[in-house]
Amino acid sequence: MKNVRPGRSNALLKQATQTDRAVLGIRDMVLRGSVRAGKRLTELGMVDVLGVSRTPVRAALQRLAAEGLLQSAQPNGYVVRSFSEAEIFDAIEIRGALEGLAARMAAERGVPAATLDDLKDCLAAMDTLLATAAPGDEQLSRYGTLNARFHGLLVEAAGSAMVERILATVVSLPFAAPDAFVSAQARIPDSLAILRIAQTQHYEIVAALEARSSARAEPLVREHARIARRNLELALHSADALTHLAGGALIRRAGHG
Amino acid sequence: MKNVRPGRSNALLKQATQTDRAVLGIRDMVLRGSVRAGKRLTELGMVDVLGVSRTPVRAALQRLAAEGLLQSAQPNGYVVRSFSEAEIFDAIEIRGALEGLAARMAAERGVPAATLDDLKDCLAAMDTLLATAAPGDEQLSRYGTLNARFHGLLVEAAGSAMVERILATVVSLPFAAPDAFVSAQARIPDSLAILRIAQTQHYEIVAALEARSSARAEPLVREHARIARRNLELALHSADALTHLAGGALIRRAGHG
DNA sequence: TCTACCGGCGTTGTATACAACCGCGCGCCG
DNA sequence: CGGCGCGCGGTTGTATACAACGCCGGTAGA
Repeated sequence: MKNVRPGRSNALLKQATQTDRAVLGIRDMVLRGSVRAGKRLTELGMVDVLGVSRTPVRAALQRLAAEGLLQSAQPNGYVVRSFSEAEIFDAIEIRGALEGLAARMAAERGVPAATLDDLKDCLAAMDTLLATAAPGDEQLSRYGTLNARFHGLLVEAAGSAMVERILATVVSLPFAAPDAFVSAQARIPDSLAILRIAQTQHYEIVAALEARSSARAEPLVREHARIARRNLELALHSADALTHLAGGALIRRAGHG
Repeated sequence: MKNVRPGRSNALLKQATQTDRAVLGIRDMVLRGSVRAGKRLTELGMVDVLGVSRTPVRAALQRLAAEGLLQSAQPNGYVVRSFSEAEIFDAIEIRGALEGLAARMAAERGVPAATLDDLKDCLAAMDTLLATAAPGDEQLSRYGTLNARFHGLLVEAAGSAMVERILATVVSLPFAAPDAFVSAQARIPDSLAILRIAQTQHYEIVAALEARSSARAEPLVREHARIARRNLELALHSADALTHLAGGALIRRAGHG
């Protein structure tokens, strides 16, 4: 079963190395729930599943462990990580703290007019989507993208590579990303009302940035992150929503060990 | 030049793998300044220097890049990262934000009496060291250890593995750790006065935790982190202090490209 | 003389062989 | 019948061979 693609040749997917494929493959397996939380992942096992050799598998496991999806087990090896409700709350709170810091920095340093325009464009586009009475999956997905873009712009506006880097490691966790729950939103009651509240906060945040009011921007952004908390609580009450949430199988409900 | 230790045998240093040695070796080289910031590190080059094969070198480079000491270069390969003054300020601010979050969580959830006792023990031990009129390197080093322990206890008191994890990635950067500047403190003017201010803040923080006053604990801890900012500014004015600072050669002064 | 091609070298990606460790079950001996 | 030891399968750590780029310089042709 020699692999078709030794070396680095054959640009099937441009620049996609075996390591990238292994990372994507394992991450997908974990996030889709085809391997359960707590399950031990061995290098050779992944070799069989992915069809690449141990070397890229090894690199992928290391990267995913650094990302937080996997946890290195006692003597050696990795297990699929699980997340308690409290841990996800904490991750969201951490994101809020860091995005809040970014907002404060941005307000203090002043946001370029071009960036403000971009932010406002985002808001307008989201408004359009929210005007629909009952948005479908398609529209929610587009809203999620716009929301991610809004948060990206916000962080970028801080002008700090450090903040971006740390935030990237936080957001790489499932559930911690700003748009983590949007995909499950269609299965959550009152989802539209929640999104409208979030959008109101978006406007306030942009206004605070424009006014260079760091004292207002920071707590606004922190509080805004807690919308995700509410979404998580609602999603946890709906098995349907959980299955449609990326990595939902990784959530360790209270009482399930 | 076959390596003496193939496989995993021969517990010269217990449990120390070649990969660990490579990580330590490269990190030391970078932090001691024997490779300059911006220099490209090739796998084979490290093989020659470290005397281990490419496999552990590769793993080490990946780990150090995740840690933030190295930066992956455009097509492939790694370069030694450099840090501007502003970036270090940001890193300290980030630590402050996260430690502040930890303090808030700890205050809200309540700190166990045992942990409070540990914190107070730390304070007492630091008081003893600060009572000396002119502490030497030895005493400053012990102070740094105690200070690190204090901050560790604080974070632990939050009871959040997430916060601990993210903070660990921030602190893994040189300069960002709570005790990063203590080693250079002896070469900084007014160092003792600064440490006494820091110690005052330590007391206030513990008092806020004991009173479960999250609203006081968080900003106190944030402000406390900014002591490190002041230390950095002072260290940057002293070439002597810089050379005694781990990773000082990585600091990109304004105007030095 | 300038340009274009070709080949070698340096570098990384990948596969794989081998060594050491760990846990476990089986068999031997008391 | 019970305990101990030994070997074996499973797993990771390490070294290394080979393939595929990319770049640079040299050479040949116009």
